[in-house]
Amino acid sequence: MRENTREAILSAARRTAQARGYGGLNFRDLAADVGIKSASIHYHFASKADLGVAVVKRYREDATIALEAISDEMPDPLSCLQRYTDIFRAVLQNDNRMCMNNFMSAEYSDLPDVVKTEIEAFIDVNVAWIARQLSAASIVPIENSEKRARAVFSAIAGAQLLARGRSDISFYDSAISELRDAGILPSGGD
Amino acid sequence: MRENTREAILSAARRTAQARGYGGLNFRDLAADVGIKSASIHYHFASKADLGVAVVKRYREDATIALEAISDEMPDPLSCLQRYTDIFRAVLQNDNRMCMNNFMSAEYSDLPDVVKTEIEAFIDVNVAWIARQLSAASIVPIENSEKRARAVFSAIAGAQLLARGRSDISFYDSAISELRDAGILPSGGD
DNA sequence: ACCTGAACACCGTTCAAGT
DNA sequence: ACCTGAACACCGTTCAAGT
Repeated sequence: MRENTREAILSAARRTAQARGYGGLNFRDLAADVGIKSASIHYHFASKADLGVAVVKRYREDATIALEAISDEMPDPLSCLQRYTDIFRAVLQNDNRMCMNNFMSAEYSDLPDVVKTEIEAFIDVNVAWIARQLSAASIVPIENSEKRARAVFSAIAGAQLLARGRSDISFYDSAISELRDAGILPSGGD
Repeated sequence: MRENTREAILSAARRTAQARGYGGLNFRDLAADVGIKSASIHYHFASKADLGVAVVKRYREDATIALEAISDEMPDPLSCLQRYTDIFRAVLQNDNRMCMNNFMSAEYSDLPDVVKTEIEAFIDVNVAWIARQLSAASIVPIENSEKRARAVFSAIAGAQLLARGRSDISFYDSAISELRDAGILPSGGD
């Protein structure tokens, strides 16, 4: 027995979802990755929607843990934000992948409602964490931090999306450095 | 005879591509929209890739003309940029649609090469136009205007993408207003 | 010149059947 | 408990056939 087939499906699906989105997920390739037949996936996930929910939910949980780990380890919120943009960069470098949210926000109208809900929760986690760093760094008063965090998150997401659309990571670097120059992202940190 | 079947296909395809992307385009629905059979589309466009190229090419041409019209009519570059963000907002209001580039940058790895090339040309048109407004407004010295324009374009795109992912246009408004507060977008204009 | 039905290999899904 | 083959309606595509 290979540990846990369900987990193997989940992790293969997650990897695909960050490379080609929800629409890019297909049961036959996924099954081949895991070493079972397409029909067998339905034993673990009744429908593609169920698989999608599980993938995004796990993605959100992992992100939540990872972000908490960063802000726990690093006392300096400016360093935390620096690390944050580095993560988006690393994903691009990993075979031109993206944050799953960039795919799913684009695929919004084709997404099952349950998947939409999970994606919104993922966005909330990110925006809340960014808002905390921004107010901790006294960049923005706390009552404006949520609003600013939304702009920061979407600007980073947009930079990642466009860099992918050009297949050019320097587009990302350049956009992020401009955001810092403009002061929408702090330029401190290590 | 209904004017021009090829044009009817193109415009139906464009509308769909702004709602569901390249992957969301399908010959049977498209044919039904136009009032012919699926196989007949291949007479006008040999393959889906050919259709995709034609759609993006037309989209880029239309955008080029529209942007020139704006900067020709409006002497004030700040007003031009205000109009620019208004266009992205209007697209969102039109049934939660998006700039075609937001879909296609996400779908990048599934796009035929010829479509990728067209999308890159579309991005170039937008970035160049934004750069011109930024330097005309003396917001950025001309040698930095291209770099800044890339950041502006991707930030607007990201705001549109996230607003769609939340199905919440106020997300867009809020992000754009933060970009203005931060000075990455000018706050002047009418 | 323009359109069509029928066929192909591909998708998600279902289900009866295996172990 | 977990997996499978076969079938279904759906996709883009091809092609011989219509007008």
